[in-house]
Amino acid sequence: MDSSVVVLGRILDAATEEFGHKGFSGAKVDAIARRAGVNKAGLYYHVGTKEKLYEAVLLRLFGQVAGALERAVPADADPRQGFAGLTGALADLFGRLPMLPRIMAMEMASGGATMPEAAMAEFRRIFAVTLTILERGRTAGLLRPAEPVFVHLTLVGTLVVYSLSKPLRRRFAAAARDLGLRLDLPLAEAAAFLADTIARGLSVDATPGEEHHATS
Amino acid sequence: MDSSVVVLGRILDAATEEFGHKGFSGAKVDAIARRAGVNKAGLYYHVGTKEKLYEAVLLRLFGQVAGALERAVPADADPRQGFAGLTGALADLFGRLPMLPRIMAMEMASGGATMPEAAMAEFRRIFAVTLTILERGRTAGLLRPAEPVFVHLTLVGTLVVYSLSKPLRRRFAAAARDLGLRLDLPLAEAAAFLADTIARGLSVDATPGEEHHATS
Amino acid sequence: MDSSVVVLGRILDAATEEFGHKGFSGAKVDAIARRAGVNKAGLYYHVGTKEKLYEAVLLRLFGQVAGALERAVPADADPRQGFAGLTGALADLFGRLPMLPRIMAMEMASGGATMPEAAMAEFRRIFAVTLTILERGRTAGLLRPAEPVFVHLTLVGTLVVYSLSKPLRRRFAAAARDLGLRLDLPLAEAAAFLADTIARGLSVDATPGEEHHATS
Amino acid sequence: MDSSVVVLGRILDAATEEFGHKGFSGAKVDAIARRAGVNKAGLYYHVGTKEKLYEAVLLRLFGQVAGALERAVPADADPRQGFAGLTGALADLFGRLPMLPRIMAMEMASGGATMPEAAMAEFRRIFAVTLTILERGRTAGLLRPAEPVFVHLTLVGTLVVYSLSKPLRRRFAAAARDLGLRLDLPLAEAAAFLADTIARGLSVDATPGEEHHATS
DNA sequence: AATGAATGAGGCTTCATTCAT
DNA sequence: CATGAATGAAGCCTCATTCAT
Repeated sequence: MDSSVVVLGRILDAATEEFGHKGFSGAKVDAIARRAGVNKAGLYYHVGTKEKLYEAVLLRLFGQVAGALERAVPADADPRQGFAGLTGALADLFGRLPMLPRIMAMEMASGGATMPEAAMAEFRRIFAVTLTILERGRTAGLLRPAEPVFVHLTLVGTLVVYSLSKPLRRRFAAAARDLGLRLDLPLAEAAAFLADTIARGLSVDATPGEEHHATS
Repeated sequence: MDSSVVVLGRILDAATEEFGHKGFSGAKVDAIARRAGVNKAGLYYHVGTKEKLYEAVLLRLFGQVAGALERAVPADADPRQGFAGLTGALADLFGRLPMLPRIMAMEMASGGATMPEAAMAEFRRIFAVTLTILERGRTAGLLRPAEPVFVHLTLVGTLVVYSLSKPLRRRFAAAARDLGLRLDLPLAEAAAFLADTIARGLSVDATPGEEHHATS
Repeated sequence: MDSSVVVLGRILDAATEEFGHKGFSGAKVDAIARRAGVNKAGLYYHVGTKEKLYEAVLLRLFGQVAGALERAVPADADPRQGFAGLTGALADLFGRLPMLPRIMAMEMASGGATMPEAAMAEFRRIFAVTLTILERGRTAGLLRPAEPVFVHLTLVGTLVVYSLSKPLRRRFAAAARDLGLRLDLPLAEAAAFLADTIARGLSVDATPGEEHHATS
Repeated sequence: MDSSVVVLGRILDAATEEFGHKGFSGAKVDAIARRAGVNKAGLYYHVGTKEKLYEAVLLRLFGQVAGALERAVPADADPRQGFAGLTGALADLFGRLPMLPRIMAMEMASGGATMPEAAMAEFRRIFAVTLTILERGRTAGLLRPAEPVFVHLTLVGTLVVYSLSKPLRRRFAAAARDLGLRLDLPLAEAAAFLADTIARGLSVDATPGEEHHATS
């Protein structure tokens, strides 16, 4: 006899899969119920409406991200290690939860205007990780001032997009080989390269351009 | 007397708006027709099915992007100017076509697996712009080797995400002020900052980290 | 509490009526649902698509025909009794199921090219009845050789057509009375007359014409 | 410059084909116009509504049948020749106008309740051919009394049904070969066999059954 | 006479949600 | 708790017909 918690877990798993593949409007409650091995009426008994189900999926997902990032970036890391930990943890998450980047992209597309407050709280935990790295880096004189929100979105957005671009890159394959491109750069390597590039780009002693005003 | 092409333009405008706001599944053909000021049957007369309509929207949108980028990055630009031109043009586009980043994010989320070949061709034109900058930069000894696909996705993905994050950033406002953050960094400034950061990060004479293997 | 099978029966009844009166394309799912006293979505829950519904109607109808004919033609009947039993049973069926001859005529008109295999199986059972009569008659030396398929279609086709001609005959009424015709010959009598005529026409000792080559 | 008459002929041809294949409700005005090489609005200019178009098709078709039958059954034919001429002419017509039997079957299925008066007149001409044969045969003492309407429907209905059964017979092919059946009996031979069988069956000196009351 | 472009009405089907058992 | 059976509200699409040119 599956406990209620187990059933709810199966429902969330199924919903994550379905929402990730079809988006909120495209997802069908029938399909979620079938995937979860639950009767449709049972699903409503457990979760309520389609919207509440979606919110539960978001909440669980973002909670997982926040937890993983906090664990991956130790309090005493220097900026380079911090960036690498952060992007590495994201790459790992995207590998283990393939629906995560898809759902993140959808949420971004919809502007997050409808995101429930509970999910926003997880968002703040996630952002705090980047914020801490930047703060410590600047305090230690290692990083030039930069807008944290922007840096954070650069890191996360790039990895989301790169992770999602896999099928597209595959369709590029033929043309790519002619140009000597490696389209199959694994996500983990891309994450490391990104961390490195950003760390260089934000370093105090990087090649100076004209001092840019887009700094805090 | 609205010529057929005018009507089709109105339909594409309306469809772009509706798809951008609701996604493919969430968009309603009725709403598009109403918005375009045409009868629903008339819409089908002009475009065919909902799917073909979506494809036409994608095609027009990506064509606009490709054209704008090609115009914005002159053939003789150095890397720094090239990156700035590219991100600036994107920022400009995202400002004038607010549905563009949304639809790009949705396409990313869906993995682009269903993108029609015609749209892929525009994609290739878009990517070619980044590719050219990197090639020329490397030939001129200004840039260290980097995976072009990844760099391209970093530039585009970051701007898409930042552009879309506007409503979310607004919801962060209260918390942000306490932390001394500027959440309202305009897209154009973010674009310039990004171009600068990437140019620095890819410069030959940037602070060296351990040589990373994720290079071509 | 209407069991599911009862509802399905009501749906099939309603569909038979509607398809019989309007043909497949002319029939409206709305009308069938209304007639059956079920919600339109409920109809889809039970049957699937309009096409599946039509197939189910065909299957039930032809099954009823096959069963009735098999019961009506005993194994030890002589040809004359056999023909009479067969045409009598058909006349009875056409009386009780007025939509049957209409649907048969439609299926004939459409060439049966789209008839599902399950319905074809019932068709074979129906044809087997005629086949058996002819076989036994020939073995017993009572019938001259004849092409069974053709004989079968003569019997069935004639009764279908006669049964359907009722309204037309009615419109002929005025002209007919002037000619001393009985247009209202009941179907059962027509069936008996047909059986008699065919039995005579196929008898071994019937007035010989030139031996015709259209025989097996 | 196609004269109006020529265009109308093309339209009727196209309509015959479309109505014959899809039935009245299933036929699409678009398809008819396209097949006829006429603009849809032009079709309406020439013919009026879909219903009028259908009536025109019926009228032309039945007129052709009436003419052919009258020509095929000379005034001084004996019954056997008369039946053979009639069925032969029908077989010929069904061969040349494949849509004819289909449309006849559909009209039968719909009960002819909606057939326009003009088409009814052609119907009467057609029926008159059978009537004349029977009358002369009885007057000459060659035929036993029989209900003319019924005999007529036997002849016509059987040939319609046999002609239409071709695709069905083809699907029977495999099973048929095992039973030694000839399913491909050409229509002309079937017509001759039918005429022979009916002539025998109605002959005065045919094997007597009990005198049947289903006679005029 | 011909044509491209409408358009109102309606047809088939789906879907989130609820109810009775 | 679980399930099969509803159901109202839409959603996509089609079609006969007309209009302006």
